[in-house]
Amino acid sequence: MQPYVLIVEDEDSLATLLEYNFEKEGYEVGIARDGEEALLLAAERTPDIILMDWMLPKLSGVEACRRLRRREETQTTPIIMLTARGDETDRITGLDYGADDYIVKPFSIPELFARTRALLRRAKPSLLQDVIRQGDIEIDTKAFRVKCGDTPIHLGPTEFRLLDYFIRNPGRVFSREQLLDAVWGRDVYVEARTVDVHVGRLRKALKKNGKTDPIRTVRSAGYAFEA
Amino acid sequence: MQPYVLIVEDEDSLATLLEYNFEKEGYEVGIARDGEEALLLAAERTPDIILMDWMLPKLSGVEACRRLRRREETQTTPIIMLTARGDETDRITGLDYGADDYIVKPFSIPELFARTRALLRRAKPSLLQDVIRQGDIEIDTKAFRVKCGDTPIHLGPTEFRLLDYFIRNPGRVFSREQLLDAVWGRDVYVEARTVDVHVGRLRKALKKNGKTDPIRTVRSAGYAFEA
DNA sequence: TATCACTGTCATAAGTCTGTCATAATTACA
DNA sequence: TGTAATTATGACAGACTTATGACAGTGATA
Repeated sequence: MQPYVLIVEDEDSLATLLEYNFEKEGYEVGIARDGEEALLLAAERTPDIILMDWMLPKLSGVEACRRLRRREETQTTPIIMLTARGDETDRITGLDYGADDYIVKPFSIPELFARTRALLRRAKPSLLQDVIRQGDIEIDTKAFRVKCGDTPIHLGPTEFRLLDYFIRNPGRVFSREQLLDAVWGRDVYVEARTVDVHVGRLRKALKKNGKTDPIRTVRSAGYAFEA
Repeated sequence: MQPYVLIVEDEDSLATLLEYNFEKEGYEVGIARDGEEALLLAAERTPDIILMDWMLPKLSGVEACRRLRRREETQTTPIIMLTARGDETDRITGLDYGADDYIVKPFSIPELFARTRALLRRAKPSLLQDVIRQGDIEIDTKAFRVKCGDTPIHLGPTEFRLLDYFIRNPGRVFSREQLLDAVWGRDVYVEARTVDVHVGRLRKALKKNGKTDPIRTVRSAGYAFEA
C-alpha cells in the first residue's frame, strides 16, 4: 500500500509542487489549505505522515500540531514542519510543540523526501518495505508477487490488495465496511457481502497450498488475518 | 553489481539525504557516524568508494583516511572528503592525507554524483559498464545494440529505451504512467495505452529468438521485466 | 520525390476479474 | 433440539483489461 501523506500548506504553488512530486514518488497525497482543514482531513483518513507549514491561516501549524497530538490516531504520526528562515527558529529547533522534524524553506525536494523516508522508516517500516512476510506467506509489493512457502500464488488485483492490507495489520479484526474503505476505496459503492466473496477467493488461493487458513472469521464482527 | 558506497557523516540530516540519493541512483549504501565506525564497516565489506566528512567525532576524517590507506583492501579505494568551507583548505587541496578528491559543503547532489562516477570510472570501470545483462538479454547502452543470446536484435528507439529501463529495474512492476514518465519523458502527452503497443513490439522482437517472454503483464498494475 | 522506418491511435477480439445472487453450511442461543 | 442469524460457496453475466493487427502521419534519406 502506498503511504498517505497529508500536506498542509496555504501557498498554492508550493502545495501543487509538493503534491506533484510526492505522487510521482508513489505517495498518495492529501492537501489541506489551513489548519482546520488539516484536522478534518486527518480525521477522515489517518495519514502516515504529515507535512505542515508553520504559518497557516485560521489555525497555526503549531496549534494544529498540538491538536493532532491529542487525538489517539495521530498521536504518533510523524510530522514535519515547513518553516521560513525567520520563524522563531529557537522554539522550532527544540521541537517542543510535537513535530518530529522540521525543514527550512527553501528546501530541496530530495532532501524533503529523504527526511520523509527517514521518519516513515522509524514509524511505519512496513510502508517502505517491498517484501512483507507473515508466517509462510510473503508478498512483494514492488513486484506484485505472492508466495506461500515456496509456491508462487496468483491473485487478482482485489485479492492482492486485500491480502496486502491484512498482512500489514495482522491480528486486528476489520469489519466489512472497514475493509471496503481500505481496500476498495472510500467512495466505491459495493455490497458489504461482497467482502465475504473476496475473502473466500483469497482463502481458496492461499489454501491451495495445503496450509491452515490464515484468515479468521469473527462472527458478527468481520475478519482478521493471523500468521 | 551495484557499487557500494560508504558514507561517513555524523550530521543526521546530511547522512539521510546522501543515503536517499545514492540509493535512488542505484548504489548500495552504508552509513557510519564516526571514524571508528567507518573503519569497522569498511573492514566488514570493502566499499567501492567512500564519502567521508572532514570533521568527525572520535576519529577525524583525516585520521580515518590514513588508517584506511594502511589496510590492503582499502589502499586504493577512492575517498571523497566532504569539507566545510573553513576547514584547513590548504592541506585539503594538497590531498596529502590520502583522499582522492574533496568537495566543499554545501555542494549539489549532481556534482557529488559526477565526482563519484569519475572516481569510480578510474578505479573500477567495470562497475559503471555500458553493457547490461539480464538472463540471456544483453544491451550495450553506448552502442545501442541488443543481443539475445548470440543473435543481435534490432529495436526501434522507443523499444530500446523501454528495454533499457526495464532491464535496469528487473522484477519491479511499473504502471503505464510510470513508464511514460521514465521512457517517453515527463511532459509528453501520449495515450497510456500506447505503452501496451510498444511492450507488444518489444516482446515480438525479443520472442523472435524463441525464448520465453521476459516481460510479465500484471493486470491492473502494469508490466515488469524478469530474467 | 519516393521510400523507408518508426510512432501513436484505434477497433476488435480474447481473456480475466468482479459483484451479486441463490443456496448450503455453520453458529449462537433459547 | 429447533430456530434465527450469520457466513461460505458455486454460478453467472457483465464490466473491465489486455493483446494485436491495421493504418495514417512524421521525418529522415537517397
